[in-house]
Amino acid sequence: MKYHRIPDETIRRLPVYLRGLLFLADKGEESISSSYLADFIGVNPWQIRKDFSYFGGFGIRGVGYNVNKLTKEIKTILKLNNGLKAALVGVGNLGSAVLAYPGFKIYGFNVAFAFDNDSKKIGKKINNIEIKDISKLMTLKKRQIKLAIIAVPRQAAQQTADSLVKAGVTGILNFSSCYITVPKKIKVITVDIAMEIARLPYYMKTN
Amino acid sequence: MKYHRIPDETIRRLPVYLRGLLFLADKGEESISSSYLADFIGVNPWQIRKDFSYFGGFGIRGVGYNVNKLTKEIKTILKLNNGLKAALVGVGNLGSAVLAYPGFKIYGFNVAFAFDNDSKKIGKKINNIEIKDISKLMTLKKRQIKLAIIAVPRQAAQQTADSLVKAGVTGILNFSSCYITVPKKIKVITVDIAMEIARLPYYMKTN
DNA sequence: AAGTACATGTGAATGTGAACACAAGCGTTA
DNA sequence: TAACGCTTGTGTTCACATTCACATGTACTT
Repeated sequence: MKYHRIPDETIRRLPVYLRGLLFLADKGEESISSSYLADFIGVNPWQIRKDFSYFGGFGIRGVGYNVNKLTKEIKTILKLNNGLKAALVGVGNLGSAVLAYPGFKIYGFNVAFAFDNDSKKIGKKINNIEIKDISKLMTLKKRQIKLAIIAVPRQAAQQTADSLVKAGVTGILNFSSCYITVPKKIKVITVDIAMEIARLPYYMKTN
Repeated sequence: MKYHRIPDETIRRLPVYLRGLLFLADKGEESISSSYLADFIGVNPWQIRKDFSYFGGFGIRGVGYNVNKLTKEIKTILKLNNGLKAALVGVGNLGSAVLAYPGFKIYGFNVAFAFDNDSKKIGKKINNIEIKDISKLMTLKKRQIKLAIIAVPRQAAQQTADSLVKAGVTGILNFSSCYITVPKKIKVITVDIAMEIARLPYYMKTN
């Protein structure tokens, strides 16, 4: 292995690999080939091998990959090892779904705090998480929470992001349907669940 | 303009442009430059101009783009003009949020049907949509519904997709956390809301 | 111990998209 | 009508990502 910059696309795929590996482990698989994993998650085998080669390669030639070892390696690369806690801001329809969603756990995440500005919601519990007033956002600093999920209405998203940055958050998953500006050090990933559907018709046969 | 294959990345960005344009129109803007739009949505101006140039260009040199005209052009390209109806399968936490989510409307979508296999939910209404038994999925064929949203548990996703394809659906937005196999003619876009968060820690400064 | 089958790892080739720089064209002003 | 400022449209260059082909290495069989 030589020195290589890791392509962003490789990083984007690692969680996909991880997800597949966790499900395969659950099915009882212990050792797999790149082709087997590729079929399972819908990519090409050489893509998988190339991606792993940037990190030196995790398999054994002629044999394959050990599922548990590979899982650990990917978790280490993605820094998912130390039970990360995340805060949710905005407990509307989507926010509530996020709070109740079991899917974050497999990646080692724990949505442990929730905030909203609606006094009717404050104090209530969803999934055993108490909803706190959004004015208490700064408490995240003390608690060393670096990760936040934004699920507020579009108009409030930028302001929420600003507050989160002030509170020391350095990674934001933004479910609001708008672009938000943050300092360069902060990483934002925006997912607009409605927007994804907008490019489906383009690809659909009209017949 | 010469003949060009339209890059997939361009198609992926068109909804982003559209979203920005709709919000700018709402703010009262009538004419904009590529730089102005670019700043608003967080991309580069030349990216926008290049993307539009694949379709022949929609602006006037020295002047800019007419917001309404541009909006219409993009909607036409994406085939979002004729009030598309979509069906939702799986009315759990995420599915309920999808049903109640107002964000689909701006792209011309209408989530008009909902299905679930839980007898407790069947017959209930969310957002004025009655939840029907999943065994009635074939009614989509009569109603000419071509678009579906899957929000069922991972284990049921493939089976649901198979049923939808049988019912004549040709475009699927998959919120389940797994890869699904469909005939080549069918277009699937998968969004795993939990997976997106998994690559955040990699980009976050550890300090 | 040699041969075979199999699967990984990787340099090189190919393909695709982003970035750039500037020509082309519009509108306004003198 | 000429000159100037502004903004689009696009050919070209550059950077990045995918795909390929095969050398490298392992395990198993005879």
